[in-house]
Amino acid sequence: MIKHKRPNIKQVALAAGVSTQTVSRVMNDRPDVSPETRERVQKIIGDLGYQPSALARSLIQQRSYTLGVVTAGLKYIGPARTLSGITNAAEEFGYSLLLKELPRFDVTHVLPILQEFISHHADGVIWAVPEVGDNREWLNQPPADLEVPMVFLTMQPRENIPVVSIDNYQGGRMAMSHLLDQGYRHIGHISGPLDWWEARQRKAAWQDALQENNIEVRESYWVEGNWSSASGAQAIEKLFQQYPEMDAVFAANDQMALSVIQAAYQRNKRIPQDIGVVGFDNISESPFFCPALTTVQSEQYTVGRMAVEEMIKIIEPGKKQEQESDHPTPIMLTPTLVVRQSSLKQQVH
Amino acid sequence: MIKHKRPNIKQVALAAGVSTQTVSRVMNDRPDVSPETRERVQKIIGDLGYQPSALARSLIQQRSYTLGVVTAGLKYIGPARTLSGITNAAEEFGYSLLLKELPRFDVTHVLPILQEFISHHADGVIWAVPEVGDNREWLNQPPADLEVPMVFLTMQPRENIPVVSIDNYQGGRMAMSHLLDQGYRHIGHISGPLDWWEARQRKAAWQDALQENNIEVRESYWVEGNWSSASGAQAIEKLFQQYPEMDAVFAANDQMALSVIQAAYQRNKRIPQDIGVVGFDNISESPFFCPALTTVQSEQYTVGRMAVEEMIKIIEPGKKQEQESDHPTPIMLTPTLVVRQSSLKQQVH
DNA sequence: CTGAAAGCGCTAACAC
DNA sequence: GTGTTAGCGCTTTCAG
Repeated sequence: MIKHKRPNIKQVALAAGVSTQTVSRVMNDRPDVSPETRERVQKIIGDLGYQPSALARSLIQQRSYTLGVVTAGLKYIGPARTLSGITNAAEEFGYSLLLKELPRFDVTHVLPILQEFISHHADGVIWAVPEVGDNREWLNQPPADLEVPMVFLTMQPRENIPVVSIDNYQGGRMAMSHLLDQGYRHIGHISGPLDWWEARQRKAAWQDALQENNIEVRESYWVEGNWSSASGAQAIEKLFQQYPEMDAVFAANDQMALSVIQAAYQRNKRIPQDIGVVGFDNISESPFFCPALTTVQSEQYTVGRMAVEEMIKIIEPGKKQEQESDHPTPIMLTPTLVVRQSSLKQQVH
Repeated sequence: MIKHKRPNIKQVALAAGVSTQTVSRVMNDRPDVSPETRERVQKIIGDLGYQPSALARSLIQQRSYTLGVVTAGLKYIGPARTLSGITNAAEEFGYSLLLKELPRFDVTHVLPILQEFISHHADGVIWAVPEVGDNREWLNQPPADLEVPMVFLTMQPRENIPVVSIDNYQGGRMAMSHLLDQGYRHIGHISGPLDWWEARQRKAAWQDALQENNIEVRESYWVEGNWSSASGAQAIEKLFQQYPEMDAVFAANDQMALSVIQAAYQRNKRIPQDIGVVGFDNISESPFFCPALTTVQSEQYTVGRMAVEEMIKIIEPGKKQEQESDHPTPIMLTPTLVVRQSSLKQQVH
């Protein structure tokens, strides 16, 4: 038996002695086919291994069941976790995914990216790149010819734009409340790069928490990092010099917090007795740092999932209330504080 | 001015007063268009924001410039790094990517996955899921109707199958040579889950290295983990009990090595003096462990890139030697040993 | 219940 | 140089 190339609907129809429409009806489970015909056609379909062309179907239906996803920094675990949530939810809803990874986070030239998705007839686009620098600027003068529904992740909520994000400010407040509860009063901060919206939110939480507790905030009490452990190492050096009374550090992510632990160890400062440490993200290694790291768990996977759910609500009308799409409410997920050894001054004897 | 939906080629042709064919020629930079016509059409194209449909084009050309990518475990940094290499190389070569993430590593039911890609007319499929359990079994009875070129990552090389992988065995040998050079003689091993090909390779390297140095290998000298730090913690507990003379550990990845460091610290064993530690993967945190971790750097990003390059060689004939596609040579990338504090017994005074 | 015709948006092949 | 015709593989519409 000779194997041919992928059969098309015509060949199936020919083999079954019916018209292509009938094959189409069988493929789409339409009721108006007689049982005998249906069975005969189905057998042929099985024998030939017929698989309809999603392309041809998308073309005629003006509906591709495909979503475009724009991401950046996949070599970092955060974006990868989010993407994983997106793939899982998309699978669940029966959508295929077109993936594009930007070479940098602060790409402002978005037209070619959207055009690629549009040219593939994507039903929607999930913009999974966090707000950095002016990479949301283009939303003020959106290219008029872009008729694709979009959902944005991790950005300052705006009118009429569907946004899904972790509540970074709230997460930061949780970290700070915990440190203050534990009796720390001289809390330094290692921020992320401040052109990142998330970094600004986390820093604002640090600052507000101190001020609300009538603790002075000075410029020398914080240093800007760039998310990397290496930058954290430099930052903590500076902080130790600038802020000798410092008895705790809120680091804007776990990688930088790891450097704080290392630096404290090298200077024979005990954690949590001499220096309390709290991170952000809850990377999978943080329970195994020495000591284990207290951190704010951000559900990036869930952010990805919810982005897809929001998208489905928009592009599949008639499922839920349609009035919601008129007033898209930003979704801000509340993080969780995961308390471990690095901040437990109270319980240490 | 009213904004219409995405214009098609017919509308452009009408507006420019030419045939669709001419518009097509302009879009594809064909030479046989007069300069004036070209300019006029191009203006209309710009004004209308015309973007040709990749779908229609794929349908007629029988070529989609789209690759399918199958991955798994994106929440782990390894697969994410590989995917990043794939996205970057695909971008470079002008290919779009359809992404599918498997819910588990050991999925054996591959037909629906391939069919989805085929139905989207993918020009090729990159199988970026590592060999685990019998998830390569289906290659023995490949579904005959799957005419898609494929490239596989991270598996035992086989005849006539294009494979790109890190050389895990060689990496393991490098780790072991280094430990032996440093004078360690009682080297335990925490392996990955042994249904993983990579875990078996790394373990074999451990075993062979010891035997070639006339060091006895006992069952009690190694424990199986599951890649996670938690499993590493359990494993190292066991090893300390089973193998009291142990003076070094080769852990099959950095996460498990981290647990070794933590456990040593808790037992007041000094690293590297009492216990040498070497990991595998070189995750971004490992330079900041206490002490910094010696590890085998595996270029997963490069694996992803090369997979795309191999695929292009296969589906774009006439670029290089075609005879290569007849005898696809497995590509095994040599890892690098990154020496840090955790294994430097010699240099410690 | 089933089939014929038309067309989604594009390009290959051929005419002029 | 440019236009016409045909068709990629499918579904919608309408006829029977």
